Amino acid sequence: MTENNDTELVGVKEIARRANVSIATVDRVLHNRTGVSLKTKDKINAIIAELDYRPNIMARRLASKKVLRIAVLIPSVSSETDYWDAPLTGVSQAEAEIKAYGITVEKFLFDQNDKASFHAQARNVLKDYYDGVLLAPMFVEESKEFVEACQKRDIPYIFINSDVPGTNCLSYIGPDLYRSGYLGAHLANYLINNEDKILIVNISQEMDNHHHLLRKEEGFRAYFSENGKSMSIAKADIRRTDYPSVKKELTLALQAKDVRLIFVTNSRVSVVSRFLEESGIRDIVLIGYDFIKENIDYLKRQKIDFLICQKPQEQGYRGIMFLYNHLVHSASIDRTYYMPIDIITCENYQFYRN
Amino acid sequence: MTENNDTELVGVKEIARRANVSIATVDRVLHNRTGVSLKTKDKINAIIAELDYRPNIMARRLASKKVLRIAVLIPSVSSETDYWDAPLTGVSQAEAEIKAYGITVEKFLFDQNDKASFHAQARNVLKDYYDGVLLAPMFVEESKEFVEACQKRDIPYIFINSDVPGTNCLSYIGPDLYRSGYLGAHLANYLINNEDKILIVNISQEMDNHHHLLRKEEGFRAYFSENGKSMSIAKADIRRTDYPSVKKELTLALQAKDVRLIFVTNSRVSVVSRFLEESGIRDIVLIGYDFIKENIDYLKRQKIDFLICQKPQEQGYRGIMFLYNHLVHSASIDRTYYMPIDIITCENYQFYRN
DNA sequence: CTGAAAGCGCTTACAG
DNA sequence: CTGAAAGCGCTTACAG
Repeated sequence: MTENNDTELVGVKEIARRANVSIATVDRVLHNRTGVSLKTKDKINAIIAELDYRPNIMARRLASKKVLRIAVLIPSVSSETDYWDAPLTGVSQAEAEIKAYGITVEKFLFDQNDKASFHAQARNVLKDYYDGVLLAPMFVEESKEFVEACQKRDIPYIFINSDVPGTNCLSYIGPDLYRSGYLGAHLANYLINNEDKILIVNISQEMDNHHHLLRKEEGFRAYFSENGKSMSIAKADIRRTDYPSVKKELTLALQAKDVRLIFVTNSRVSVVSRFLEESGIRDIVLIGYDFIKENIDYLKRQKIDFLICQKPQEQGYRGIMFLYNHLVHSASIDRTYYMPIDIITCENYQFYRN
Repeated sequence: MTENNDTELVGVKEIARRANVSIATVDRVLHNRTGVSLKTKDKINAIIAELDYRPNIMARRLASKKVLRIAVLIPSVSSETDYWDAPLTGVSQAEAEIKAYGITVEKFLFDQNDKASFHAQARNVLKDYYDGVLLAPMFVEESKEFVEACQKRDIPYIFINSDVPGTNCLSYIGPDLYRSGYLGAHLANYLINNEDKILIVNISQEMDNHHHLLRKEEGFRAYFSENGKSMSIAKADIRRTDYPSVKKELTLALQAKDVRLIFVTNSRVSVVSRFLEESGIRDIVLIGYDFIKENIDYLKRQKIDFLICQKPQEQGYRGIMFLYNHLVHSASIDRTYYMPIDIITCENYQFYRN
């Protein structure tokens, strides 16, 4: 047995005694600092390995008065949607849990319809020194630029909500978008017949080729083609998010068609529901995204049939905790951490935790 | 402003200085120990309140070499079902996260088909001293007796999986059983027509009047009556859990009836699915409980249509973390913490986290 | 009822 | 390249 069971008894003191050095030298090796002869270093490392030494985190953080600072770069809650309230809540929750351990979390919120505000806040993060960053890379190019700067400074960063492939992030925490669209189709399939018509609705101001809504749409369509169902699927891309615009576009899209089901690829589903209600249309099944106040109102009254949710609060919470575990406990972190794909109905919504 | 922003600078030393006493006396007041004159105590408490003093948890746990011990009293994994593997995993996960802070978790597993084993393990817990207990009160009377003993010793305890009303537990963490049955009915309602027949199946060895499966059945029935649907609902209580017995009973229950949907009130749904498959019955919709290996196999192949899950792993995780937060951070704990009611299908099961 | 001192297991200057 | 000493903010005997 090389294993040591009296873990509690092994500390820097014991290592120093065995290596015939002072604890300061042990500390230097432990933190990979310079100023230790290779010979001493090797000897100490051997002892550390042999004893399977685990540093006492509490003593470490107590002695080193250093406070670890985490920066959070996510969209602010807007009048349009309070979706980002959930991740923020999760962040704050994690913050409360770990602040006793000397961790500080600072929030930099930007306007998700305004690239410049993202850029400005990213610059603010870089102006100061942070030990880790959690961000929602809403703007792909700008985000890439930002994380490259982080990389240069050796600042670890984690993405939530959507991923940016090709970066060196510590982790991506969020949905598997394709799969969630696929599931949406599967649910749809329960509620309609083969000959029914489907309308996919994308409502978003910003919409480039990498947009994550398109991944959901892909998944949605894939379900039907993979299962040999040749449903008739129409599509409406709506770029203006105000109600009159949406109304106009929807009216157009539904004209002369016999749509039985609408799949809205994001949280704007409540606007669609409002339109259907005001138009007195009652026989269209509605599936959309996200557990937000506006949507729940319609879900309750069964105007929306299903909401697909991806635990935005937990994304924020996990993001901070991953960073904390990485920085404090040197824990290894999953490169991608997919959120569960939750289905919310009027029956279970009261038990849902975002 | 009575608030103090330099929280970091306020410690026992500062309090002692202001009160003109030694830090030992401050410590006595902080921990409500005897041996301090009322006058001194009041003075110190006033200062503590005024400064909004928050003890440094790391220093506290480091100085007090005392290790906090938590006992976990839950069923063991049996050959019949590995359901309890999930809570155990959650417990271990929490344990790993907090062991650096001087918390120890000891597991006492019992056989859920054997009251005597519960009794024996409960006695083992009481023999030693623990600072907190997490238990699944599978046997109501025995559990009541046990927690009364805890109460007498001032040991806080938390229930998971099912509640025991009338006790003084710190918290109940688990499903709202009635609601989950209600949801089961709601899902059922999507998949069948008004004239279709339903069969409720309870499979359990132990089954008294307080049994939690009955709460699910109640909820299930309530949905239909509350929504004015007069479905024909039959019921099969199966007390022997081996396959031949279940097969016999199911054959009987399905005889001469035109059952379109079966609702199994617990994780034994896989046995029912096996029966249906072996009997070549393909047109019966099947809804049941729990994300366990046996069930997932059938779910994947769409032999089971829906599984309702209640995050057993998180129940174990939360249970330990609640106790930890209570013991270490003196955090206030929710008296009941209902788990979300998750719906699992063949599409989203791979993203489900138990 | 109260206080001075040692110590928890580390890190941080500082001195050599 | 290395070590002795002070200190992080508490708790724990021990002495009075």
